[in-house]
Order: sequence, then structure tokens, then C-alpha cells
Amino acid sequence: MARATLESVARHAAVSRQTVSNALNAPHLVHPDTLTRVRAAISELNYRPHHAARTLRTRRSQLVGARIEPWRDGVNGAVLDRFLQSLTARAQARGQRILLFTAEDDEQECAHYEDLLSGLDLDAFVLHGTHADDRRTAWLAQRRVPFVTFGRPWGSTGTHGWVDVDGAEGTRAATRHLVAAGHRRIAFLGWPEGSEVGDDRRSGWADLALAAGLEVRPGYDAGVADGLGTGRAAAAAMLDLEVPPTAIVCASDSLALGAWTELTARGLRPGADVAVVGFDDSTTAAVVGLSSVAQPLDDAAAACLRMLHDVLETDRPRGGRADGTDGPPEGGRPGPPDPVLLSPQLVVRASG
Amino acid sequence: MARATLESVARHAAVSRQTVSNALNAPHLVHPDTLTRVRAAISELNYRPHHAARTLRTRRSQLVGARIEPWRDGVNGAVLDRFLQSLTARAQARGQRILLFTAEDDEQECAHYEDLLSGLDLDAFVLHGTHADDRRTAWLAQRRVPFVTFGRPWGSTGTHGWVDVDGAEGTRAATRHLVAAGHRRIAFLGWPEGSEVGDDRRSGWADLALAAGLEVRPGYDAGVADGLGTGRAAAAAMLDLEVPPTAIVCASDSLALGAWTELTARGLRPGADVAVVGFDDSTTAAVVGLSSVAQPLDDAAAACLRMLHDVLETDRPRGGRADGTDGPPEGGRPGPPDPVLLSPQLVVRASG
DNA sequence: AACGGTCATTGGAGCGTTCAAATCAGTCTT
DNA sequence: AAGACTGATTTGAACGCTCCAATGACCGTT
Repeated sequence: MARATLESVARHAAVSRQTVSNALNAPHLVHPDTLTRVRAAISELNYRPHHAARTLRTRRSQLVGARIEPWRDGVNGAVLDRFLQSLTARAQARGQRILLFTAEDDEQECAHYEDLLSGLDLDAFVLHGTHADDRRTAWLAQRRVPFVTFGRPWGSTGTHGWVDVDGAEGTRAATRHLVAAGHRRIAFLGWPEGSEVGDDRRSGWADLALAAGLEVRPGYDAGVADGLGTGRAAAAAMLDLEVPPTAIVCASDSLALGAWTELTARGLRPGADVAVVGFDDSTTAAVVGLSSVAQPLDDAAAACLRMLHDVLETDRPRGGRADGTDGPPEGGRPGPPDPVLLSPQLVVRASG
Repeated sequence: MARATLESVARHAAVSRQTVSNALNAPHLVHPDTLTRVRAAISELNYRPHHAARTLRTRRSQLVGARIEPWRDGVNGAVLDRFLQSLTARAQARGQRILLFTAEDDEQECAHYEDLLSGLDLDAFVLHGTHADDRRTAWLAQRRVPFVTFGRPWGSTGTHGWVDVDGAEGTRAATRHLVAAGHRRIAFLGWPEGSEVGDDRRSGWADLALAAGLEVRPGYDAGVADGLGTGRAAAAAMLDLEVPPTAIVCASDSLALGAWTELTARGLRPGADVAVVGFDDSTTAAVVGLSSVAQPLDDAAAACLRMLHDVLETDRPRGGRADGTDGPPEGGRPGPPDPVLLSPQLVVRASG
């Protein structure tokens, strides 16, 4: 059976093409009686609008691009996966779809934007892993491409909408929990200074250590590249201190699991002997019983799409038509939407 | 700057629309001289074909649908993530894109097919997680929708192309490795009988146990629901046997990690005291040093797309290209492509 | 009865592309 | 030298949809 088109539905309901179109896209314009008649015809013929045709006309594809990361060292990779999963589900509920692409670095990612925009005309992008001087956001902003980022515009002039999770709040909660459990010597095992996310997470620990008057000794604040091996070595160094910490707050589950490994190798029980708290609530953390700070990824995905919706709504005309009639000046371009900063949640397990 | 169209490129190169189109899609039809001229114009104007317009005309979207799974219990979820990552990269290299969707169950998935096909006209689907009497494959096959599955058509009449990893081969390799290491009492910890994948993995162990004349005692073959807790309990039961096994081959990393947890809780060292081998090579396995059977997911993704290409090629909705080079002899509907069965690889770590 | 005004509906045009058929020049055949 | 053939290119139409301007029908007001 040939697929139904607007035309065939219109004939079947004895109205014009346009009326059917209106019944679909602007129901308030059509008379209630005809509306029901048209709707009956639609369901009877099992009609669905042809996406490509609509896109061609409206310049709106309902497609949102997202980058899927190459498989990194491992433990933390699942965060993106969970985010994508939520993003897909949320987008689907809104009648949008998520289109995947990969890129090795930011520059390549921009090249893909170019391809995807001019070839496939996506409506928008959801970026993640923002950092200072992110050329991707600059690229997109310059071309007026709608996008939001999962991750705040670290340092730079954030002229775009973003959603992020408050890392400092997470480590603060972790530290507060450890203080409540009686710990006084709480160390931080994070990344080298200069990484925005890392510094943010460190600051939460530092804040609370200061506020609670904790005993912060030299060597209680380590910064190493992310990884199990590096985490383990750094933890070993801490444990070898003259007065070792009784608890370690970590910037990632990788580091925390490194520390965890070192503890068990020394015959120390995580939690009972030395407490360890990770970050991101990876599945591995759940398996070995590592307390960890969980990001509300589903909320983040929902917030991203809500924000994207607003951006798309206020930014309708994209790219001037060739006929000279550029869109109405509309006064000043409305500012970016209000950013959203979500609080993570500490998941307490055996390790602390 | 308004975007370039075929028309504007044509004017710029002083040829007709169609010639530009041919330069792109059927270069052999156009004179070498004009070809270079047109190509110059294309790159000068930075022209990219408009995807929606092309789709509208050709009924080919270059979009492939794939389902992303809701977040399951955890450890094994990453397999799909890695598969998707590879699939995206491979599709990208072929000029195709992966479109995500989610569904709670097979029935819902079929409903989404309907939506995606009639609304968005995807070209094809890549399914995963096939099982006996899979209504999804029946649904798609009946409607002549091109698709391939990652996972063989267990039991049912496989009239479609599929790619799978030989699970039995994996457990066979694991068992063989343990035998070579001197083990004689090797148990299998898997899922209850009736799950196709589980039975397949069990059979590899059973095969080799028989062939090598291993000492298989009652209680050496357990079948429990996948999970850490269940795996741990089942392992405990095995270790409590009068003559416990010295090694355990598992159907999943979840189960293996459960066993691993039980071992360490008893003060036994995995590998040194009792060997454990998992399946799927999850990141958690890598972290804790668990040997595991790794699936060649990147190869699988590549094979899926290669196969999909063949299916799309032989199943053109509107006759072949006009370029004469029409490949297949056109003799009736060609059968499904030859299935691909890949061998997994055992990754040996501390646990065995 | 003629007038503006709102509501419901319609037909034509066009989005950018490819398909099918037509054109036109040049070459080979008889 | 006229016809048939090949190769390179062009023209008109169509894909299914939405935008835009225009048409009627119906209303209350003069």
C-alpha cells in the first residue's frame, strides 16, 4: 500500500491539503467539526507526516546532535553513556531525536558541526565536556547555531545556555559526611590544578575543611592525572605520611578505586580503617562498595532539552533567506537562558 | 551568507543544475573538463547537498536507527555503549549516521519502528539482543525494512543478516586456558537454562569439560539470574561443596565479580587460590584484575554496517542507480547475506 | 442593502534535489 | 549523404510539505 500523504488524507476527508496540515500543526485554526473529520481520516489512513518534506520546507529537522566519546580508560566513561540514555529518552518524549557523531578532538568536532549543519541541517547540539577557551562554543555561537552545553563555560564569557552539576557541592557533601562520622584528617585526591572541573571539586573540600577547622597537613592535597595507577600511587604516598589521613575524598572514581586498591593491598579495610569517597557513582563503585558522589544525569538531560527548546523558540529564523527580506529586527537579541546548576547526591556505601 | 544550492553552483560554473548533481552522484556521466570546473565551483561556494531535499527525492536518508538501552543493573551495560560508539564511528566513515531511540520492550520498539519509518524514514535498523521468537525481526522482515541484528536469530528461521560473537568459543577458550594452568575442577556459573546466550556460553564450557575429561561434580554447574548478589551467593555455595572447584568460568562479569567479592570476603585471593574468569571484559573487570572474555565489538559494528550496506544495495526501493554498474545479476530476490560469527578473545589478568 | 470584520478554508508557489525524457553535437554505419 | 548510435548536457516535473495571499461565508453595524 502506498503511503498516505497530505493529499490523500485531504481527499479522504473532503477538505484541502492545507486544512489537514493545519489540523496537525495549528488545530486552533480549523473548525472543531472538520478537525474531528480530518483526524478520523488521518488515523484511518495511518498517515504520518513525511519528515524530510517538512524539514525541507520549515528548515527544522527535530534532530539534535550529540557526540559520543571514544572509549577512554574506562571507569568514568559510563557517565556519558547514562547521560546519552537520558537525553535520548527525554528527546523522544519531545518529538525530537538524538543523532550521534564522534570526533577525536574539538577541532574535528567543529568540522563535524559544519558537515552536520549544512548537510543534514540539525536543529541544535548538546555539547559536553566544556573547558576554558572552548573553540566549539565559539564556533557555534559565531554561526548562531542553537546549542546548550552540559558543563558550564569555565571562565570564558558564557553567552550560551548551560546545565551543570555543582561539583564543589558534591565534595562538600562528601567531606561534611566524613566530618559527621568523626573524621578530622581528611585528604583530597584530585587532578593537577588547572583543570576546571578538578579545581571545582577541590574547592568544595577546601571550603569545608576551612569552615570545619579540619587538620589539613602538607601532603593532604594531591593532584595527579586521572587513572587507577596514579590514584593508587598518590594514595600510597598519603598513607606513608607521618600522620596519614583517616579519610580521602577523591575527584573521580578512578582515583578513588586506585586508592581503594592500595588500601586493600595493605590489608586495610576501606571504610573501617580509612574512608574513601569517589565521584560519579560508576558501576564499579557500586560493585566494590565505594561511596561516591552521584550526578543527577537524568535531570541534567531534561534541563538541557528544556533549555534547548527555549533557545530554539526565541531564535526562530536561522540564516537569512536569499530574498533579502531578512527577519524582523525584533529589538535586541534576547540573552541566553538562565543557567541551571544541579546538586549531586552522595551515595554512602561501605567505604565511608 | 545564504547557503549554496545546486542552482547557485550551476550558475557559478555555467552549467545546469543537473550537471552539478551528476558531478556529485554520477561523475562518469560528465565530461572531465566540466567535472573539474564544477568541482571547483562546489568547493569555492562551500556547497553541501541539502540532506532533506535529497531524502525527499531519493527516499534514502542515510540514517540508521539503533536502540539505546535503559540503564540496567550496571556492569554489563557498557557492552552496548562500546558497540554504539564503534557503530557511530564506522557509520560516520560511510557517510551514514546513527539515530538513537529507546524502548521499554520489544512491542514498544516495534511501535517506534513504525514512527521512525513513516515519519523520519530511516533507511535501516541495527538491532541487538535478539532472542527466540523475536517479534521485532518478524515485524521488520514482514515490512521489508532493511535491518541486521547483532545477535543471531536464536532458533527461529533466520531469514535476515546477522552478526554475532561466538559465546561458546569464548567459554571454551577460558576453560582451555584454565586447564592449561593445571586446573581439573572447573565449575560454570551461568544463567538459568533457557536463555539462548547463556546456554551457548555454558555449552562451550561443557564441551571442553567433556573433551578434556575434567572432574565435573554435582554443583559445578549453577544457573542463577544475572547480578552481583546472585553470583556471590552461587559462588559461596560452590565453595561450600565438599570438594569445591578450583576455578569458575562465568557467563558474565556481573556473576564473576559476585564470585570475586565472595572470594575476597573469605580471604581467598582470586587467581592464586581460586581462579575466576568473567565474560564481556567490563571496565570493572579491568579495574579489579578479573580475567574476562572480550567481545570484538568494533569488528562486530563494522560487520553490521558492511552487511547493512549489502542489504540496502540489493533491496533498492526504486530500482538501481542509472550508472549501469548495477552489480548483482537481478535474478529474483537474493537471499539474506551470509551471517558473520566472530571469535571473542580471552583477556588474562590476575584472577586466572 | 451596502459595509468592514472575523473565521474557516483554499489554491498556488516554492523548499533543493533527482528522475525521466528531450536536446544537440559529433561519430560511425550503410 | 542520410540514418543510427553514442556521449554530454539541459529542461520540466515531481517528491510531500508549509508559507502566503486570496477567497467565501457569516456576522453585526450603519
